[in-house]
Amino acid sequence: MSHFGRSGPPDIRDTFSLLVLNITFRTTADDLFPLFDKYGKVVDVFIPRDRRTGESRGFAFVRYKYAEEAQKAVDRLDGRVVDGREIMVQFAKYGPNAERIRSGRIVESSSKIKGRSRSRSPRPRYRDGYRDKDKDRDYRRRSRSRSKDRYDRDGYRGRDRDYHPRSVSHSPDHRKEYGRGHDEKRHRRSQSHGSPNSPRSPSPHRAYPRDGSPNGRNDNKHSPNGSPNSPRSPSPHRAHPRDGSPNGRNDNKRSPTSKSVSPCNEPVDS
DNA sequence: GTTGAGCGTT
Repeated sequence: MSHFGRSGPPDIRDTFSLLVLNITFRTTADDLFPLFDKYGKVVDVFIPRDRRTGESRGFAFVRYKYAEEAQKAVDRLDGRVVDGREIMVQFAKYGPNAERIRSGRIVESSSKIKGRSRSRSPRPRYRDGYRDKDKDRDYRRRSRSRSKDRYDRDGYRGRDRDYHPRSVSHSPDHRKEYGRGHDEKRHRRSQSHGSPNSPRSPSPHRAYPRDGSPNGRNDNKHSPNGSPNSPRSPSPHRAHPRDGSPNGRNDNKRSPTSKSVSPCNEPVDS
């Protein structure tokens, strides 16, 4: 009975597919089959897997023979804890048999199902349970489900997806990663508060966006003129001083009193 | 050892 999805769809003439979400990544069709089969005649159970890794994507499709049983399974298995995870069962929206489904409702024998379907809510519990919206949002962005697939599928080379010739021109300190309009406020508050700690780094090993420098903006603040080793703006003409001194000693003799440390001494060079 | 809010294959 582990040939689900192996030989492809058996017959989708009068079958109804249910989408099972939030299942564990280790859950297999064999595990779901008995569970769903208890509530009705399961024709096929299919769990889409990733082509690259071959791992399950976290959701499965259970094909029922009758809509009533399918709806029943949805009502009974939706919110059930499987393998330690709460699964969510609902009618598949897209798919080969999506024609029979209208707005998540079944066209056939909808008289009985209608009442039952409305009885249950899709997912209102997560809102009440978790108040941390930031956390949720963060998790979403991190999801590798479709973001990566999309790129792969579209065939994007990822060359100029983040390339902004105008924006990054003179501001390598851009942190658009968190840029959402509130960054400014948070940043200012943080400074005012005098807290060097950055509470917005969920993952220590992944906190740095893509500057490539572990120090991030701190380094930049410490020595703005220090290292122009930005991968974005190579500035080849600046990297090689015409003096021919890699040490920059000459620079040290002249540069410091250029504009920064010259309040009212001399007009410097104009 | 692994993440997560998402719609499918011979």
